[in-house]
Amino acid sequence: MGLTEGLQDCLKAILLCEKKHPFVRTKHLAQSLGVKSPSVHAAVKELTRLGLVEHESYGHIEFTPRGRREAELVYTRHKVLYRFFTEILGLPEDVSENNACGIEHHLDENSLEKLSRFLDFLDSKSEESDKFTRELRETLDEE
Amino acid sequence: MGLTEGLQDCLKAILLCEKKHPFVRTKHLAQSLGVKSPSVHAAVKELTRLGLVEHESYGHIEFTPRGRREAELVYTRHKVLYRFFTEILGLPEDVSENNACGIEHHLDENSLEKLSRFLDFLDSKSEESDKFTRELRETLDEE
DNA sequence: TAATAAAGTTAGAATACACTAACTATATTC
DNA sequence: GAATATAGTTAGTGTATTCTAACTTTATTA
Repeated sequence: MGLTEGLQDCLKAILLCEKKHPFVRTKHLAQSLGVKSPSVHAAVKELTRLGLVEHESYGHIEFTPRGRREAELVYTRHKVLYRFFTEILGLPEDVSENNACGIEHHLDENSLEKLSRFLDFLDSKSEESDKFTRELRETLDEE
Repeated sequence: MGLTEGLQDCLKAILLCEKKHPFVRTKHLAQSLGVKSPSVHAAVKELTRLGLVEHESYGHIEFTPRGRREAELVYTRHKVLYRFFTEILGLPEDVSENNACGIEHHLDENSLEKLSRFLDFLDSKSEESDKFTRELRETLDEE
């Protein structure tokens, strides 16, 4: 597909907005992305041109089937990273969110797959003994 | 300091070039960064303006003390990430290099500190028992 | 040393992303 | 339903990064 970072962020924002609002609007996306409405407008216009969303003027924004698939892909990548930062490194939600957002465009599929497996591995370790989890938390939290 | 990504990359490339060549030249940086010489030229010009390097026309490039300090900082961040991708996820050197390069600008100090501690924690786990390492490798390598 | 090759520089253009200011359309409310 | 507020749009601008093409300087070599 080869979407730019901005467009991927926009798709992800639309996906999240759908869950919070009955209709997705420029305003919500601008808030969620932390940019001004003209920036969102440009991104949505481009996504429309690419056939990933539909957007009637002054109306709400909807995915096309292809757009939704793309958005889900982006979001999946994001979640793996978010999980790493919160669950493993124990970082606050907002920091984890920021980190994941900045990074998600810079990891190829294979690296993400490895990371995902790594997370599962650590989960299984934690289940085996909470000694592991406890020691990890101590190491990361100490001053 | 607030250097742009490109300038940070450039500082890092200069640092690495120093180790390989008696003098650092535009040509080397261009190869190392994978960009054309005019791009390097512009970056070096800006680094000069910022007092981080010295560069006489058609000559070689040298750090100022401040420039070297900045470069070392950038490189330190890079190394933590590189270590994570090679040592933990077991990714090839070139992929790890790319990943680290793309990501290093998107993690704050605290996140990197946590990651660094996490790496040390895993190292100590591996030393305790090579069961840990073996199982991790198996999990990550399986088809 | 004159000709050629290599390296470095400059100018100009393109893409991605963000902004402000000004304008238009829709919604709200008196 | 007219006045106002909110949301959306358009036009123009700025920064960061990259490129190509053309030119200049330095190095090589015949």
